[in-house]
Amino acid sequence: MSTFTAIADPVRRDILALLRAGERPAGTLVEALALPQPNVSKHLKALQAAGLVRVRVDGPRRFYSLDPAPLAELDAWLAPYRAFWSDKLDGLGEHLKRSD
Amino acid sequence: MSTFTAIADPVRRDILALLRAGERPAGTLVEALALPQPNVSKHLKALQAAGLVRVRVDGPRRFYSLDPAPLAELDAWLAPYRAFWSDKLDGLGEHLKRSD
DNA sequence: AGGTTATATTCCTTGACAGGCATATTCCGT
DNA sequence: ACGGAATATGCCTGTCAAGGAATATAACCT
Repeated sequence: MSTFTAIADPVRRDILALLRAGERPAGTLVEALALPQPNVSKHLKALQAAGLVRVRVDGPRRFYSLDPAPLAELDAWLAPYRAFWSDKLDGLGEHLKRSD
Repeated sequence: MSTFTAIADPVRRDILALLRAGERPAGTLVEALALPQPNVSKHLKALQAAGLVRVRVDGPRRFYSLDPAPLAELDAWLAPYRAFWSDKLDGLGEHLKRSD
């Protein structure tokens, strides 16, 4: 599953947001999301497949943490578009309508 | 259709990339993508629904152009994660494993 | 008006994916 | 070895989106 597909799901985006606070066992994610445990588990698997999340196994629990690498790639993908909203101050956008 | 969903499709990402070069009539996109015309038309409709693309009607042809606003929002969504790869130089990432 | 070009729309089929639910696995404690 | 906690997996179902093919719409030209 590609990064784009992975973050297309709102639940998975919620999981990523929760993981910004740091490493978390799956159970606390289930609590925080108020969703059925198998549901969360499957989303975590999808995030892991996309490389967005790492697992650290500690006894019976799995601690999930953010792996930012794919998001950095997303940032890189976004880079060529960034000119389209930051260059509005410059006059070099012939693609931007100046008719306003 | 949300921005995330819209850019989850590779064809639509290709279309956005093509539109970086500037406004284009739908026909040249069909050519460039080497896909069936109805297919491209439907993707353009989806992009328009997501607000990623604008249309300028000129006689029988429709000129499509990039609307960067949703991508700027994506950039904003990405912002809180950005610290996770730019702060690698700092020592404050307790969530980052340095065990490699 | 009729023909032609450019583009959109409809219908159909198919595949991917999410949710719900039950169950399996793994590990720990005793 | 047994029970229980934490988590994963399998199965089923509904839904949604993409591709393909045919057709409809709209505008221009003569």
